[in-house]
Amino acid sequence: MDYNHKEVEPKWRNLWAETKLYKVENDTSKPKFYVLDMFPYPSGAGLHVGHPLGYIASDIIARYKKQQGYNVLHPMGYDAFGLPAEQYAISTGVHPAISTDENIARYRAQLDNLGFNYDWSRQVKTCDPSYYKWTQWIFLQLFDHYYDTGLDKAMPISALISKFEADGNAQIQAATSQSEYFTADEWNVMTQTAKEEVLMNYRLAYRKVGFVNWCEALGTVLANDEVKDGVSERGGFPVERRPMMQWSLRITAYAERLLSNLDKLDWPEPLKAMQQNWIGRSEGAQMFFDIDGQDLQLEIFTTRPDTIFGATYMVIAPEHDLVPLLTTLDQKAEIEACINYVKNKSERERMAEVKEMNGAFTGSYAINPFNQERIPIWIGDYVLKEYGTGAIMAVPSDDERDMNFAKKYNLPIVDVVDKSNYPGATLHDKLGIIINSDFLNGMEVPAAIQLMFEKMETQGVGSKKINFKLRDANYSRQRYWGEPFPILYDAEGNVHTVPVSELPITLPPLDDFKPTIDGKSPLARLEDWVEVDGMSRETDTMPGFAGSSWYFLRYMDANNDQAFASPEALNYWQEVDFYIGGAEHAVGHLMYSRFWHKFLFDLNLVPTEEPFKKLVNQGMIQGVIESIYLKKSESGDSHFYSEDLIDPQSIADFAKIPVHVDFVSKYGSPESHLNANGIQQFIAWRPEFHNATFHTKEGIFHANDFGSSAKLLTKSEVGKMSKRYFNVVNPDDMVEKYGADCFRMYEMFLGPIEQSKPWDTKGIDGVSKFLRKFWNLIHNEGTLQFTEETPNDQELKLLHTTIKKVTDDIERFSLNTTISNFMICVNELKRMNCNKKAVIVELVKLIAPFAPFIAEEMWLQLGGEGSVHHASFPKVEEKYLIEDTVVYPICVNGKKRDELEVAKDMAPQEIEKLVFEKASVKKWLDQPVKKVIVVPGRMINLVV
RNA sequence: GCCGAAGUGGUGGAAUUGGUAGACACGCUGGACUCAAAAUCCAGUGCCUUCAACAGCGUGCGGGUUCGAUUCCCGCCUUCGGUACCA
Repeated sequence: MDYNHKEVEPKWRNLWAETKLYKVENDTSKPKFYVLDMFPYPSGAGLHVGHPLGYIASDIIARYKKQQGYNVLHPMGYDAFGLPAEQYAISTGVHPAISTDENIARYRAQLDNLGFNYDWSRQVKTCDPSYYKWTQWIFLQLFDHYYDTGLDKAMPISALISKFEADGNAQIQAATSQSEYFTADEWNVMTQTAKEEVLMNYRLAYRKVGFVNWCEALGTVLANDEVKDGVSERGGFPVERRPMMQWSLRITAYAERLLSNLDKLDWPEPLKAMQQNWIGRSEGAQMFFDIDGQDLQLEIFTTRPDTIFGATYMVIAPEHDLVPLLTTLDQKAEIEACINYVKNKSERERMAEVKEMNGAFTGSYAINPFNQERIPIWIGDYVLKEYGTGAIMAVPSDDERDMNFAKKYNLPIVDVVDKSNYPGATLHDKLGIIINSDFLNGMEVPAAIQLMFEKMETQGVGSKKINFKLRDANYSRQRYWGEPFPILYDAEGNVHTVPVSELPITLPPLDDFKPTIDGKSPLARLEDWVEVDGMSRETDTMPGFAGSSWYFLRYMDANNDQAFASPEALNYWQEVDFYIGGAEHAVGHLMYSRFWHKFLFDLNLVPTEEPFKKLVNQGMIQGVIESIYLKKSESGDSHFYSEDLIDPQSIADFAKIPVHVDFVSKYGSPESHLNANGIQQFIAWRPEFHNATFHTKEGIFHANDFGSSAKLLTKSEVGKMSKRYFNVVNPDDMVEKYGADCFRMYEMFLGPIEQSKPWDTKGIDGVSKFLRKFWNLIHNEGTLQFTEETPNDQELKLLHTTIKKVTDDIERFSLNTTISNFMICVNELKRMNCNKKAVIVELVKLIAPFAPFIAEEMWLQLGGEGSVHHASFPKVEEKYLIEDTVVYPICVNGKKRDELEVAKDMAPQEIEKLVFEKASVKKWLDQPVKKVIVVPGRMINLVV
């Protein structure tokens, strides 16, 4: 009988659960190690084969560290609030709490199947009131603090109020959106409402106007993800950007620290680079331009004040506050048309369409403070309200986008930088000699920038400023399935916080998850819930990142009801030592978590400034995404077109609607298509398209008369495996067929953990064979067979070479090559006919982190004490590895021609002599030898 | 558009610091065992010319540095991730 995973795996799974093998205690004398996975969103499609890639890797690391004697914290939980559960509720009526629990149960079963060593007593679920109580609590702390830029930390709002009462705000150093100064007297006579308004400009959690994707036809705010090609993904209706009062988090206060602390982190450099660029620190000038004929000033930010004489026009964002004031009667129609057009485009589209920028002249002029010339003020879609001041001076000669805009609208271009002395310098390089620029003429760019800073200050028209691309985080969602805010509004609209003693504010039950007619959150339907003692509750909920920004702290003390975690637990576990997750979280989750952690650090609530010491990005297991083309239409009629009918020119007129890969014939290939059967499945699945027409090469059909030979060609792409693309492959069948050990090792064997690759099961037989061979080292025809003989030198050398390679490879996180090493070792032992217990028992300990089930079974059979997962990891003994000869490759002009085996310590001169005696070398010697290079221990190269 | 990554045989991948390109697997071909099949075992397998090679070519494309480049530099192409309300 061969190895039977169907017997062995369930047996150990149950035993491990019974004996609580993976329970972790906080209080211990051992050194700690915290291994963390990014917790999953429990999607309705279940765990897919991409999830375990990271989980298996972290499980291996956790088990490896345990065997090395660490007390390892390795928890798991669920990021359970989110949009998909709510969408599911809207379409099926199933309450998100129910569908989420079902999904979690399924995830749990799937995770258990894979034999992970999680301590489930520490499970975290972000939608659980006992958890989100603390999410709400942290929000209240953010609300009650401001950022003191002098002390460089968060301070209580009460301290700020005392300062206002004593001195006003002129001396306050703080991260603020406040630009007006007031004295103590002025403050003291302000109404409560006015005071609250001022404080709002300082709080780390504050309210301001933000923009949302509004879909009039659906009567709801859409996530960016629900908008495809400028129309709603559901139904293809127009979407516009609409201002709405929103909660925000002042992450920008932490920009400098988020940037500089990156140095301390053992993170992949590319990821740090992404965060760096996302924060986008730039030094430049804040300048004020007077407006011709009006008592107004336009504030701009530029990194190139030296090019001001090339500023032939100004551009402000179409949403800029000054637009109505600057627009003259003549230009009103044009400006409105432009604003209307821009409203329908997302920010990303606006940034992407560099060649199709849109703008309009406001009719007003700004005055260049250095030569008093009038500069026309335009609005333009390439300037974003949220970045900088939402206004720029455009220098078409020195900026690509300004140049394109100027060309499109025939605006003048004046060269101000002569780069002829700097061949190869691009527009982005701050190099060259200033020309056409009055007092700056002849200066080098960096010197001119310095001079401009001085001039601006003396003339009082501007000053040096550090600007960040990073923007404050929008924290409001007009949705049901999220954390409610612990916030009430009185009749005047003043904000009141709910006392901590009343937390959590639980999410009330609800049957109708659709938004209200005016686009408010579904919670606004619950009048009884909203009205409290003459005040009304905030009906928006918190965004997905709220719960995921601190969950790793909760695992340290998951069941505490007095604090988010006890100081003792926090002090013991400190920070996450090893964090693994997808690179898609590079600037979202990882930035927000760092921000929250720093805030909690400022409040002395956590012991470290950074949450994640070491981070590894696992790649993505990709799937095939199949979609069909829907012609965009205002009328709401749906016309689908076969891919072969669409010419590339008109591709922008179509929206791609993803279809379930199961409906598609020949999916993943260029011939992928929907046939009549596939169309039926599609309509059953997306009934809103039951009246759609389908345009194919074979003719135009409706769903019910789709031609039997007709094909609606689909678009096949490689991409994310995700419920939203309906292309999820589950691990369950694989685990059932091959066992968890095999599945685990196969996913690791696929390639480097960081690399993305499409899912493919072709090679799994190789791993399956390997496990059988490994088992059969001590089994023969189903009976246990091993000897107690002492291993010989050759066997010990093989064993210790393997220990060394495996240890090295785990340390540098190269798990695919670790498995190659196991294969080589087992092949070799088989060749040697070695079934000596002393060798194999070491190998069992070595492989235990990778294949925990088979290792445990073999450990038992070989007479091991307790669990192999508590056995110490083998240590290499160098004395078995000593080699006395070296094989050198002999290369001629860098190409290998022969080999030479010599004693390890032979001198290079002697080696050289031997090389020239080789017959294979001699035939190259009819040409003169220019040089002989001997790299000791490495190689020999002859240059002829 | 912008930021980041990847590209090596028929396939997944290896080559850790500039030093033998293709480890380990999958697949394929041939053979052994078998009435037969599966399983297992043995041999071969980058391409090309070839009786055969120790000949030539070969790490996305085009250049460069070097005795030597998958690895470093410059310029492209393609694909993937992110792009601030998917998670």
